[in-house]
Amino acid sequence: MSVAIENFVKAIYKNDHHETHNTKPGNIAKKLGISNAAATDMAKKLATKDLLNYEKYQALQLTEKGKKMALNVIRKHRLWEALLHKMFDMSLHEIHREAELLEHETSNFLANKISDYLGNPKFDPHGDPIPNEAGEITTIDTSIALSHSKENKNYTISRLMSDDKEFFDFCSQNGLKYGNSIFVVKQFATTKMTQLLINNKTILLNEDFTKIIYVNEF
Amino acid sequence: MSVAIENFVKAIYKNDHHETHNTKPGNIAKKLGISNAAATDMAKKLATKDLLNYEKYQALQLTEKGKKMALNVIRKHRLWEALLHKMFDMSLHEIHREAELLEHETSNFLANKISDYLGNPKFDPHGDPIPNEAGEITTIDTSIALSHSKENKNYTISRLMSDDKEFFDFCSQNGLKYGNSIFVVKQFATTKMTQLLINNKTILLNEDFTKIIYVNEF
DNA sequence: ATTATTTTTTAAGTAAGCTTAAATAATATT
DNA sequence: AATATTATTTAAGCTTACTTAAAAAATAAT
Ligand SMILES: [Mn+2]
Ligand SMILES: [Mn+2]
Ligand SMILES: [Mn+2]
Ligand SMILES: [Mn+2]
Repeated sequence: MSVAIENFVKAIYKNDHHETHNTKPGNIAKKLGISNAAATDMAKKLATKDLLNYEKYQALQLTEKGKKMALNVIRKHRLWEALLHKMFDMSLHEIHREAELLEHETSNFLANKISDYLGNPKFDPHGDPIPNEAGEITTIDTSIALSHSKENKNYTISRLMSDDKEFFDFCSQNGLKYGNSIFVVKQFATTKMTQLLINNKTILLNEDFTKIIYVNEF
Repeated sequence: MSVAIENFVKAIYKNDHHETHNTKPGNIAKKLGISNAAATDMAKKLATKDLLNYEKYQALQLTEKGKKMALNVIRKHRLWEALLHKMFDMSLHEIHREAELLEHETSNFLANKISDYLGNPKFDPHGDPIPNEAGEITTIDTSIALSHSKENKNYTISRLMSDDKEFFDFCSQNGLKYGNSIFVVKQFATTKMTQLLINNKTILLNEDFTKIIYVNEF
């Protein structure tokens, strides 16, 4: 399947699994940087390939086949991120940028080699789960957004859900890294800010960031 | 530039550097598995992009810009081969197959990371020279085809110039590997066969193979 | 409920990278 | 040198993945 198709099913899958379900063509179009018309066209085409169900004016729904394709691409993306991070010490932003291209030109054979080499990891350096060869995510996600964390508690950072360079740069400069532990000092009710301690340093985050930083109770 | 363009300039470059100069559209078409008409079209298009000089019925000639592009793709190809061979112990055929795709989706940034990681190697696992970042091949090739080697002499294998799975499988099964040393026992004048010793085992190769195995005097 | 706004769909068109078929030029054969 | 063969080019057409503009439907606002 083409790069365009792989990116399309991937965008639907991610939209369905993270944001508030509204997987209309225009929604996907915005994410992919294409016109609404192009997205509608593509949706119709993918329906004939049994990758999704399309009904005029309704939300797009991936078939099992479509989900499998999406998860296979996501697997490759995250395996590349893990490999590049480990081997070349590339940043969270750099690995994403490269993986975005490599994911489409990677055989299942190579993906498995990478996975084996890394010890079949279940998470990538952003904390995103890595689907297995069968396209299944076997881990259960118990993490919550930092914005919903409780005061005076210890947490472990479990996920940095973004693809924004500035966010990642900020995180790496402030020790906000997958696996690191933090202590939540205060939740500011009116400003929605969160004060936390990390490596004995106090930092204050606003909701833009605390909504995309996920944590687990320690 | 697109995958089609990168493969086109690469094919011209390789043709000019290995076979008997005859870089006509049909020649390239055959290598890329496209029609002659498509090759002519592409040649005209690349001329407008200043990647090659095109004159009706004449051989195609890469410009400096075209050569540079070809060498940049070749650099990425061979760096990937070196990396995959080292990390995952993939065969000479497997690394080529994967590199053929990855070469087009690799940033210069990543290529340099790979090169650094490997210690900036000058040769890939086939013995093919790896161009540097500036697109230069700095090594001098003193090797000769095994078909032209002398009897009763020791040689080191310096290059396996092929992309054929059967050839590579044969090589790996018989210790014919980049860097290994061999002893040429006899050149058969009439049959063009070469008898050699490798790890105390005698093997007899015909010209199909001795023309693509390159060696250096020991 | 009617009107205004937004989104989706349809229609028409474009560029890249191919194809096959026919015309033309180059090369090889006799 | 004339002819046959082969290669190259031109022409016309196809598919993919997009675009913009207009029509139609859904949604939001009054
Ligand atoms: Mn990513
Ligand atoms: Mn990730
Ligand atoms: Mn190769
Ligand atoms: Mn090689």
